[in-house]
Amino acid sequence: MKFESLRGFRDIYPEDAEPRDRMLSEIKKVARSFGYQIIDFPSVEPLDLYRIKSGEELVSQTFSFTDKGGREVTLIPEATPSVVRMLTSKKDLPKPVRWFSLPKIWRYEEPQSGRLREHVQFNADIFGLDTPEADAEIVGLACTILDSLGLAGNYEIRINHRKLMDEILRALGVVDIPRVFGIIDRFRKIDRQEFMNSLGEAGVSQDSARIIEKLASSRVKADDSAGLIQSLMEMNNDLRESLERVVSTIRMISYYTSSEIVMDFSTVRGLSYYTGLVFEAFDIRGELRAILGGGRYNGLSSLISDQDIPAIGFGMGDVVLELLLKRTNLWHKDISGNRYYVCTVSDDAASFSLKLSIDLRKKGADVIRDMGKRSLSAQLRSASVNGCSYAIILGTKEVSTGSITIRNMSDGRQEAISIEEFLSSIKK
RNA sequence: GCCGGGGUGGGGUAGUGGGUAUCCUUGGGGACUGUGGAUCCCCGGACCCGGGUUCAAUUCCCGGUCCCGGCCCCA
Repeated sequence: MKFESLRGFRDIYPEDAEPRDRMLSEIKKVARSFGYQIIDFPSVEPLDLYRIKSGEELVSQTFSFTDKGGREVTLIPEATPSVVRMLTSKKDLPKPVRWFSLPKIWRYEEPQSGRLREHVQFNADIFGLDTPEADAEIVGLACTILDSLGLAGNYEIRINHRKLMDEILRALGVVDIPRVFGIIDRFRKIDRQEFMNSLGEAGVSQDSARIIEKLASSRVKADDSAGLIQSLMEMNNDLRESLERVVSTIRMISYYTSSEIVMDFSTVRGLSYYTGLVFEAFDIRGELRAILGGGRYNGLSSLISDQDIPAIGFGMGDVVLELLLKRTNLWHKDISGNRYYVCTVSDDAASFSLKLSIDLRKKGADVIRDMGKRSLSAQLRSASVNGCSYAIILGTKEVSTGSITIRNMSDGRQEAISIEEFLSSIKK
């Protein structure tokens, strides 16, 4: 009988698991440098938690089942509801709260490029602040993480504002705003004519449709945002407050990164619960799906509790990030310079090699001890493929003199030194 | 859930309605009784699964499954 991993699930071998672990460590390090604290929560939750927030569409794409007590439960398809529950059930948390997490999440969908049925998703949120500063910090955190992974200049941030969009559409006389959001969301996937037709079918006038089309196809860089205010204000003076907030947010974000920040009216992040700033990061070549996405979701906490706490956050999956890092040649193992391979070439050196290995590890070194009784050639071959910088050779000669023979694996030079001298030379 | 393209050792491949299934690479061991990444030798390892057609299927047909890509969706 042959077993394979389930569709959409991965076995991750050291050649990928090591770089991945390094990537996740770097992400955590950056989050902590912003004062965000790590949290964790269950991988299985009541299915209703997602019904409330996202409806049956999401529920149909969960790994869900009925447990032995007859409860409908699911492997979590996202982190936010669990995080918001943790936030609202502890009422004495000093605000603002800055949290991050690295849960595995699951979605029952057809796997495709950059999307699997199980992945790790980094989440960061800031609760209790509804300001441009908080908006900018969350986007700034996202940018700083990507930059510290070496991706500066390889991605762009697309920003929009749901409230601003809402006001613009209202000013244009749009009645069915959610429907038009849906059409705008598909702007990049459909051709111009189909876009205009859809707007027409949604009851949008021709003049308004032309303006929406123009907005959706414009990309405004951070530096040009003043001009943007000007032109949109001419359209409707009521937009001033929202516009100024977006522009000041973008200005602050540009302090965090040199990567491109653009105002992009076609970024609306589906039809979900976002209420303010929304943003996504894409690779600059446009080959991959979104690297990360997020936004402000002020209404959510009051849906699942009696509290109303403003919130903004984002999620970033490991799958697209790995693809991008590989394409950018940034998917490497950490080369540690303190790795020893202990070779034993005679039976009487066995206990010597065991004791030396233990002592070395206590000094903080990584030590692989060869335990097969095989030729020294074979042992050195193992030392080489395991990436050890030094091999230590122990045999009758070394046992009788209380010394070791140490071989530098990169240049082949070797010397014999006393065991005491060697151990004291190892830095802890 | 839907659509398209694929599936031969761990990786990359050749090939065939019939015989011990090709080559490269990787892996293990040895030549080297105490010296790796070179060379040579030896060894291990595969026709995705099920059904059908046939005297005979890895090969042809059907279904499934998995992989790759796309749709839907992206919470």
